[in-house]
Amino acid sequence: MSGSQRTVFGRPREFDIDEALERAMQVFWARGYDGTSLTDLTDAMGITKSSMYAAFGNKEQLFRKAVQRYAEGPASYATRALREPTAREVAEAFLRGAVQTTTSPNAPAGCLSVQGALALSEQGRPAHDVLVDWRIDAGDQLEARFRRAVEEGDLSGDADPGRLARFIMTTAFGIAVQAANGLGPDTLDEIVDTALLSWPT
Amino acid sequence: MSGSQRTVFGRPREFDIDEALERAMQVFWARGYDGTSLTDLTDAMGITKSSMYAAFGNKEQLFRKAVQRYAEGPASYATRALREPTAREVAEAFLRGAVQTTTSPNAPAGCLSVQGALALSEQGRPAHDVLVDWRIDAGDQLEARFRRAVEEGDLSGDADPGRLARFIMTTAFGIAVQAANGLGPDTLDEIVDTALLSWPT
DNA sequence: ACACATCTGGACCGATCGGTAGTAAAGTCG
DNA sequence: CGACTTTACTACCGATCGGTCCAGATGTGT
Repeated sequence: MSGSQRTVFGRPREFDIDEALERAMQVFWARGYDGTSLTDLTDAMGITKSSMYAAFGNKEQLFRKAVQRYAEGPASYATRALREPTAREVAEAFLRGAVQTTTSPNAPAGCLSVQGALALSEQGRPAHDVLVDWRIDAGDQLEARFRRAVEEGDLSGDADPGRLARFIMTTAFGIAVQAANGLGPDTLDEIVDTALLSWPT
Repeated sequence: MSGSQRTVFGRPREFDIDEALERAMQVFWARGYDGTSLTDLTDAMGITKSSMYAAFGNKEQLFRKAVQRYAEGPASYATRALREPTAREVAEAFLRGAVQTTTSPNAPAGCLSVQGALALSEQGRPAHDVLVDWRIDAGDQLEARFRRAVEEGDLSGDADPGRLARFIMTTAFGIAVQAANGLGPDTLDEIVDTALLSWPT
């Protein structure tokens, strides 16, 4: 699914487009959209501006691709969690995954979805909108999964799937901020434990 | 404590320094430190760059003063919550206050402390550090208050004040992100209800 | 060998960044 | 009325912003 597109004509690309995107993702993750300059990006990617523009379009499109890569990589715990057998396990897997990803020693602390573009600056509005949509979509998917849990009976009929989903999402966002504050995985896992105490039995 | 310093000599200032700071705070709140340019600021404040520099120093110092004003104004619910009689009431007042401030119709959605400078950009590092310190300090104060609650007996002896404080802070940060996502006060108050279900009895 | 298509590197673009200098204006003092 | 102090406004600073252009390099197909 990644670098399968072959270049037949013309001078071949001299850099690994996948690794370059990985580097760009890390920079956006750490510094946010507004805080990242083209120079930051090309330095990290090890290519020049022209190569970046030829390969990715522009800063905004590069950001979109970085977000997509983030969703399929570091944030893939989210979709994986949805496949857990019960709602309770979904919720726990979701939060544990958030802790793990936001505190990984090999990546920036925190969550790209949160610190990428929370604020609403002038030129960062498209990036902002991308992340808002994604965050909302993640909540919707969680809600749908919990609705299914009610149908399947592993959540009681008087449980509110939307409310539970929003609570889990809120906790995950809070974890992301705390991770950016420097809290470690053990402390954050305690927070997950506490949050799950309120889970309906 | 605010505009009590009187100018005796020289040309009097033609703008209200308090209101100018209020405007600057709102801009930083909405756009974050990196996303706010001097032009954004001076436009909102209705003054020129020179006046801004004469009155506030530079962008970074203006940000610090804006944060201070935010802490004493919109975020004053935090210190007010600490004065509630019981730990449970402290927690609830803290979270309800967060909901109210992050969803106020007269102010940007979300929390300046969170979207002001979550990411770690190059030139935004001082702003970032200011907010990290503040967020950590708020948690520490909450923890100290809960420790007192254990001493006073309104929290059981086996309750962990630090853990509870971190959980409440995490929920508050999550609420801030959700507010920036567009969730309203009613929805967020439901989240507070859910979070407080886990409160030790 | 040749045309062709693509990529690379660096010079360069206008606009904007945060910040400063110099001068005119507007007050309070004697 | 000056002398003095502070502010306001305009013009301007070098640096950097995101983005473009173009000549040269490097591959493919014939």
